[in-house]
Amino acid sequence: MDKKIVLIDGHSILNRAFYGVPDLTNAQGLHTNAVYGFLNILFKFLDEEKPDFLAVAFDVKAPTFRHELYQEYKGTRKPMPEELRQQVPVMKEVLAAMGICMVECPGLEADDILGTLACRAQKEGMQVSLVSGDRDLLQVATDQIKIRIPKTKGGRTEVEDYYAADVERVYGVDPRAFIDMKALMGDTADNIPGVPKVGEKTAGELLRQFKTLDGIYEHLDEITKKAIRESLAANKEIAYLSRTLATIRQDSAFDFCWENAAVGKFFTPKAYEIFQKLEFKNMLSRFDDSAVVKNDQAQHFVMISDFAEAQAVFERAKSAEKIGFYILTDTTAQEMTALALAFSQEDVAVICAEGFLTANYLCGQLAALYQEGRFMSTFHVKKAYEALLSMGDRAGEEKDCGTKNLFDILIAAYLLNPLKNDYAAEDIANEYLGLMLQGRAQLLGKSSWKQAMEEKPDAVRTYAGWAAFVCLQAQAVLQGKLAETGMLTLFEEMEMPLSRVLYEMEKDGVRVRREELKVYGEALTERIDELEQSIHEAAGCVFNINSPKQLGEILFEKMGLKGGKKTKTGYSTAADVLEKLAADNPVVADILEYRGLTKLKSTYADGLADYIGQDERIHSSFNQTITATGRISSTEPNLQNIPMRTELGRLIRKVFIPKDGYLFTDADYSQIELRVLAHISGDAELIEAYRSDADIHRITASKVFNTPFEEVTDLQRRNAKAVNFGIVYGISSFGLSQDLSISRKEAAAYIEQYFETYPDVKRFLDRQVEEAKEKGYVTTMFGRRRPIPELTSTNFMQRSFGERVAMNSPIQGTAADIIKQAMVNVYSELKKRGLSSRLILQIHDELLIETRQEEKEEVALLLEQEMKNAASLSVSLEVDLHTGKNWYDAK
DNA sequence: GTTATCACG
DNA sequence: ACGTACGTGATAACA
Repeated sequence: MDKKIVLIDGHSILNRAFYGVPDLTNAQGLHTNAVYGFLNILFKFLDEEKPDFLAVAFDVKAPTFRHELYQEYKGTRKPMPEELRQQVPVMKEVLAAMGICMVECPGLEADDILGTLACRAQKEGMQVSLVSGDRDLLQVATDQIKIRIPKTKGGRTEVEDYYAADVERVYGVDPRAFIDMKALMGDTADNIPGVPKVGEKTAGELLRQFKTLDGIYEHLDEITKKAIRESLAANKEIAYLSRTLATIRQDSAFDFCWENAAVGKFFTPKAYEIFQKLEFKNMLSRFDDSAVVKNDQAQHFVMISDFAEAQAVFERAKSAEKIGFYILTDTTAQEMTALALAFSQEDVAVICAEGFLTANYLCGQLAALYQEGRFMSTFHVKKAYEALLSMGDRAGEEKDCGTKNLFDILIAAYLLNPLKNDYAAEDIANEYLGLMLQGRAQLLGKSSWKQAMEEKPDAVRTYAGWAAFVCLQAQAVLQGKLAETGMLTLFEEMEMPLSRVLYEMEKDGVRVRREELKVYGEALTERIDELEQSIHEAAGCVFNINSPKQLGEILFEKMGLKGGKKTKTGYSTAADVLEKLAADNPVVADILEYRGLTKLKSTYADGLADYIGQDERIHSSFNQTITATGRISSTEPNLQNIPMRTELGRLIRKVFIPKDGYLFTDADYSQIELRVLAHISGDAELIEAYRSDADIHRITASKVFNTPFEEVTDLQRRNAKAVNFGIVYGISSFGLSQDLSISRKEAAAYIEQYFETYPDVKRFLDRQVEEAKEKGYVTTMFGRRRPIPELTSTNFMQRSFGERVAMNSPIQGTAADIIKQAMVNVYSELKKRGLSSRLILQIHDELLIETRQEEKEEVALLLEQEMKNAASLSVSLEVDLHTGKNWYDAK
């Protein structure tokens, strides 16, 4: 079996990775996307080829890099962006740590190194894979040397492979002629002049006819096209110079020892450390235990499964100034399996629930500490309330300890950077304590907590111990950061109390009529079957209507409807495309109806049914640390997107009902985002418009279109409404034109008119963008921050996105703040008054209360008051409130 | 696991 | 010249 070698064009691949992978930074603000992308490509080839040798070639002096987009148009070289430049040494550090051979040689370009190494390896009888993003290398291809060009296509990397034969097949010339091709064509990016008037096509034809550059000049008089012949004759010297320049040397002289390139152990402890620092979490699973750096402080953890010892721990807790705790919950039984407590750097105990040490006992002890008023810090407090409140203290019972002595490091970390996808305890340790801990994903691999607990209980308990340690140690750091960033009040007064409200909402859930939901679903099925029949008939064949791919082919190919390719994978069959075709094609109307009905069936009728519990209620999760703007989100199931806009969909709301003896009170803010905009922009006209208490869209239409209020047409009002929305989203003429199906020019005119009407709104939006560029973030009225890293992007699209975000986030975020404040106030007021009514849902600008019949009037008053007074703005906050026997009636 | 679509604010 | 509205989550199809 031949030996295999993989050779990598270092800068070329790094460059590809940089432009192909979205911007990534680690906790220290170091850009890591190019290194990440490089490693992904590297691993892909290693996994695929399992080579015996591996080497990466670099130019000694990094050339100025070609921006791919510009290369074709202008052939200019752009200087390497700073974000990429800083990653070059990091890349080399990573490769060194992995023991990967790097080759660089003063005076030699990476191309020449690669060409020479490939040639030498071939002589040794090896199979060579040369990985580069640069097609110049194709001239090196032979039967043993394969050029592999990775391409990022829609997030995935695909590889084009070229042996000599493939080069010939694709380009019509053999690899050697590739050099001549380039000599003729020239390459401005590489400063190869080439022969004037000869482009890709001509060069290809000439070489097919005469094989080589020499051949062309030997038969110059046989060339028919006069202009070409003369240009060739006049530029012979330049042509040969170009050929020299274009030739990749395969005989360079530099020392190279195969042994250095032999593949060894990549996943070393040193590499592990760097990967952790760079936060390449999904790559950490490639390391085995021998590389994982063991943290020797773990010996401080006391593992306890003895009752007396546990008692001693809880005794010590009473004199601790601050307690860090972490609850390990069994995912299946939803019961505590271990409790970790940290009192100081040296005093960390992990208590396992087994034998006499029941979960119940541990919860009770923990609850006692909470009720004593100990200051306690944990990770994900919402999950901890079950235990913390196990001695009572449900709303209306006993005394309320509130959240003033609780600190959730998860919520704190979220406020400090709401853009992350997850906030594992070990990430918080890394970011705020500079501690490198073995991660949860590392520990668990693919297994569940339960499995892991059986297989390696010590490791799992050690994780819990570390987590408690982090809760304790990170608390002060996070609190300091919150104070520094002006978010401590937001954290203490809004987010921590809200965590308790959300816990209660989840625990209470919402009642759903199981049978009615089933009947609703069955009614849908009937109509769906009818539609399916008629669609298949009209199409003339049976296909899966739910498959956009099949549907697109049927509609646009088989039936020949016009409608361009919109997505990278094929035709778009999105509703807005189909709607344009529906008028002329009855089938398309049927498809749209089919789509709507199957959506209702699968997501709502069937989907919700799976979540109805023994208690007849659905207990959704309300997530506090997900959104970039400060909104909460709802999952499993999502109760924030129950249909509303169409009557048929809206009917689903009839299955949401209160428990016996109760009814629903529903209240939603009227245009809270626009009112927020009026307030924070301070625009006198907009504020005045709201004070007049008339239809805001109509007023805007009247002003923008210069029409008396009474004479505003429906169309004008609709347009004005769209502009109002657009403003909140971070207006662009393109977006508005799409929404209103008008020209971009018209849309731009509307926007201009709007800004003339409300000049301070424009000033406000401009200021947000400007400040965001300066500071890197925007803030809400309550001080919540959203960082906007996209604003520094060199990519126009990303930067524009950042600008829209800078305009939208303060508005959406402030509205989110206000309703959160309202929730906290409503909750505590209900509790204070000893009412049995409960807040059970939040839908961004709407609150739903399951109201005891006797409390109907009081709750209505209370809810309206608390919502209106949640914030004091220069315009009033208006609330629409309804009651009903189900959610449909209450809206 | 990613993509397209569509439900909500 | 680039190619878009802001914020979410669930489902089915497909690789």
